[in-house]
Amino acid sequence: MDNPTETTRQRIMAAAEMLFAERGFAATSLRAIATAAGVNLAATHYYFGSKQGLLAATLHARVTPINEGRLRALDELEANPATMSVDTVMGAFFLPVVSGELKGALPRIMARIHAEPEDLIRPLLEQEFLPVSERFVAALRPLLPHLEADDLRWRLHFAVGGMFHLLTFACPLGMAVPPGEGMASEATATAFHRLQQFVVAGLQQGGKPSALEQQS
Amino acid sequence: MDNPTETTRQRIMAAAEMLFAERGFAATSLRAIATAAGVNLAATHYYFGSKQGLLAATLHARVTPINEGRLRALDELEANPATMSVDTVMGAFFLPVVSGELKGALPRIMARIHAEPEDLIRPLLEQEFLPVSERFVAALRPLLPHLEADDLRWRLHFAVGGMFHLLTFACPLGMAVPPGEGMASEATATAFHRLQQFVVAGLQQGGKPSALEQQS
DNA sequence: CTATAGTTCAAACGTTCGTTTTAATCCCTT
DNA sequence: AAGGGATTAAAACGAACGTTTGAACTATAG
Repeated sequence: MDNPTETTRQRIMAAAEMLFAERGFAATSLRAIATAAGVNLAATHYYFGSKQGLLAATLHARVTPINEGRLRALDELEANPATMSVDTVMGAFFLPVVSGELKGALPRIMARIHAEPEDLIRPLLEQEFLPVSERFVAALRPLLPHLEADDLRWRLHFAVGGMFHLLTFACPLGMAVPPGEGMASEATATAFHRLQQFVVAGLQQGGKPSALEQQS
Repeated sequence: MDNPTETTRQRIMAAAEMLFAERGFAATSLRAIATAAGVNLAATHYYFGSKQGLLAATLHARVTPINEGRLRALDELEANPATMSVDTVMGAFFLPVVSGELKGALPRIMARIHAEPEDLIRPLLEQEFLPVSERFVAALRPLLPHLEADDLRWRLHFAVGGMFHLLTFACPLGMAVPPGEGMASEATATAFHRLQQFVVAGLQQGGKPSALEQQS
C-alpha cells in the first residue's frame, strides 16, 4: 500500500503541475521539476517516458475528476427534469472546476496549455474534453431550441474561453491583483459566479448570427 | 526612404510574429526566426537587443494599429451619441482585430502570449491594453447604468477571454477545422459576429452577482 | 543468505539555446 | 576616390535542454 513508487510519481506530478501552471510547458524544464519534487532527474523519464508523457499524465490526473464531477452534476440535474435550466447546467459545468481539492495552481495548468503549439496540444484537449463537451451540448439543446447545434458549440466555445481567461488572469486589467499569487477560493467562487451569469445570458441570446448583420 | 534597415527589421518581425503565433514564445528559437526571415542570426540581436525585445516590438507593432482602430471607431460613435449602444461599442472593440491587414497569423500572437509566465507578460499587456480597456469601460458605463465599474471590468474580462479563445482555436471542439491552417477571413468575420452577439448579451445581463447565489 | 525485480542515483550523451565576438561588406557623404 | 558608420556574415561561447546509460541501492521471495 505505502508503495514508495507512488510517492515519487506523485511528487513529480505535483511539482510538474505547479511549474507547468506557473510557467507553461515549453518554459518549464524537467530539471526544475525534478529539483522541486526532490527526486532524481532520471525518475521523470523512468515514470513518464518523456516530457510530453508527464504533461499528459498531469493533465489527465486533474481533468478526470473535474469531468467526472461535471457529468455527475449533470446526471443529477437530468434525474429531476424540473431543475434543468441553462443556468443550472452551466453551473454543473463550472462548479467542479473550482470545487474539490483544487488549490489554486491546479486549474491554471488547463489555461496555460492552451498557448502551446496546437499540434502538440489539441489532440490532448480533444481526448480529454470532447466527450464531456458533447454531453453538455446535448443537454443544452432542448433548453435552447432556437439554436442550431453548431451555434451552441460556438457559444460554449466562447464560454470556455471566458473560463480559461479567468483561470489565467485572476482579475481584469485595471483592478488590483489580490496579494497571494493564486486566487483565494472565495474570490474564485465569486468570479465564477460572475462568469456563469455572463455566459448564461450569452447562451440565451435570441437571434441567429445572420440577424446581426446591420444592427447599427 | 527605402532604407535597407527597415527591410531587415520588418522581415525579422514578420517571421517572429508568424512563429510566435504558431508555437508560442518559449518554444520559438531565434534561429528559427532568422532562418524563416532569411537573415543572419546576429541581426535579431542587432535590431532588438534580445528575444524579449523582439517579442515586445512585434507585439507593439501589431497592437498599436488595433488599438488605434478601436479608439477611432469609438470616437466616431461618441461623435453621434444616437449610434452609441453596447453592440456598436463592442463592435468597435472587436472589428479592428479582424479587419485591416491582419492575415490570420497576426491576431493569434496576442492569444499565444497569454500562456507565457505571467511575470514576463503581464506588464506588456498592461502597457499595451490598459488605456484602451479603461476607455471602453468609460464608454460602456452610461450604457449599462446598472453595473458597477468593476462588474463591467469583469464582464469585459470574460469577453476578452472569449476573443482570445476564438483567436487561439479557430473553431470549437467537435467541429471540423477548416482546411487552411489559419482561418479564412470570411469565417473569421462570421465567428466574430457570433462572439459579439454572445458578449453583448452577457454584458447586458441584468442582476447583480449576489442575486445569483441560490437560483437552483 | 542469495537471487531478482523494482527503483534511484550520478554522470554524461549530443543537441540546441540565447548571446557575443570578430571580421567583412555595404552605402553614403565629402 | 576615400573614409566611416551602418549592416551583414560566419563562427564560436557557455549554458541549459531532453534523454540515455549503467551502476548502486532497496526490498521482497526462494
